[in-house]
Amino acid sequence: MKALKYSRQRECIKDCLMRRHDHPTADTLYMSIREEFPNISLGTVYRNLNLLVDLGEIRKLSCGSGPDRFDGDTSPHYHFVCRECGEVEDLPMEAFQDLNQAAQRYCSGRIDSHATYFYGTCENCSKKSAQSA
Amino acid sequence: MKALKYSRQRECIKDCLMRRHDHPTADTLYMSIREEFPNISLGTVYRNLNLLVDLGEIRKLSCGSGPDRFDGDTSPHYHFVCRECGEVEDLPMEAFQDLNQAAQRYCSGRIDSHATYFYGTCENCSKKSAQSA
DNA sequence: AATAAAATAGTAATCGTTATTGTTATTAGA
DNA sequence: TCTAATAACAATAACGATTACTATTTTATT
Repeated sequence: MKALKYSRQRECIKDCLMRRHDHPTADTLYMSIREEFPNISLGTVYRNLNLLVDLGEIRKLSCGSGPDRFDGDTSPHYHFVCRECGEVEDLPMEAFQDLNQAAQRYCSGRIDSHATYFYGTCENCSKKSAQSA
Repeated sequence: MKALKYSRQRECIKDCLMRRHDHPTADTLYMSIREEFPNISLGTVYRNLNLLVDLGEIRKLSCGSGPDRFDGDTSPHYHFVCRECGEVEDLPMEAFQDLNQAAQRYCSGRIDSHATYFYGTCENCSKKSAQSA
C-alpha cells in the first residue's frame, strides 16, 4: 500500500522511452538519460522501469538472448529479433488476440496473455553476409 | 571444425532430460544428475546443454522470468508459464507454422522461426488463491 | 516550517552463465 | 596394444545483468 510519489527521474525515464522507437536495454537508456541527469544511478533506472512495467505503462521484452529490453508501446504487437546482431524490430501486423482463447482449450490454467517473438536474420545482416561470401 | 567426442556425462544429461516431461533448469538437472555423477560440474551441464541445443537435439526455453529451461521435445509446440509459481507446461496444441509466413509479409528480415509463450495462473495456484481468499 | 514517507545515488551483493586452467578420458593411428 | 593428439572434464574464477542495502535528499502532508 505505499503511495507513489513523483520523481523527475522517473518522468524522464518514461519520456525518454516513449520518444524512441527502438527497444533499448536498461543500460542503453541509462547512458542516454545521463545526458540530462549526469548523476542518475543505474539502479534508479531499473527500479523505475520495473515500476512502470508493473503499472502497465511500458512493456518488458525478454527476447531469449541478451539483456531485457523495454518498449514504450503497450499495444498488443509482435517483435522480430535478429539472431546475428540482436536488433529488435516491431512487426506492424495485428496481434492474434484470439490465440489466448485457442490455447485456453488445451490448458488447465487460466491464460491471460501471450508473447510471440519471430527469429531470423535482419536485412542489414543478410547484406553483410552476402558481401563477405 | 572440432570433432565431437563421446562423453558419459553428456549422454547422461541428455537421457535425464529426455526422461522427464517437466522443463528443468540447468541447476535442477545438475542436482538430479549428481545422483549418478557426484563429481559432475555445473559448467559441464551448461556446456553440454548448449552443445545439444546447437545440435538441435534439445530446446532452450526463455520464458521471460527466471533462469532458462530445457526441453527434450524438439517438435514445434508452445508452452504455458504460470506467473505465480513459474511452472512451465506443454500445451498439447499444434504450433502455427504458417505464422512465420504471415509475419514475413511485415518484416524486411528473413524469419525462420518463432516462439510463443502463454502466460497466466496455473490450476494449482488458482486453487491456492481461492482458498486464502 | 516541521514531519513522514518515498525516491535517490552510490555501492555491495546476488544470480545465472560463461571462461579459464590443469587434469582425465576418448579416439585414431602406429 | 601402445602412443599421441585432442576433446571433455572438474574446479574455480570471472562476467554481465539485475537487485538489495544504506545513508541522504525529495516530495507530499500537516
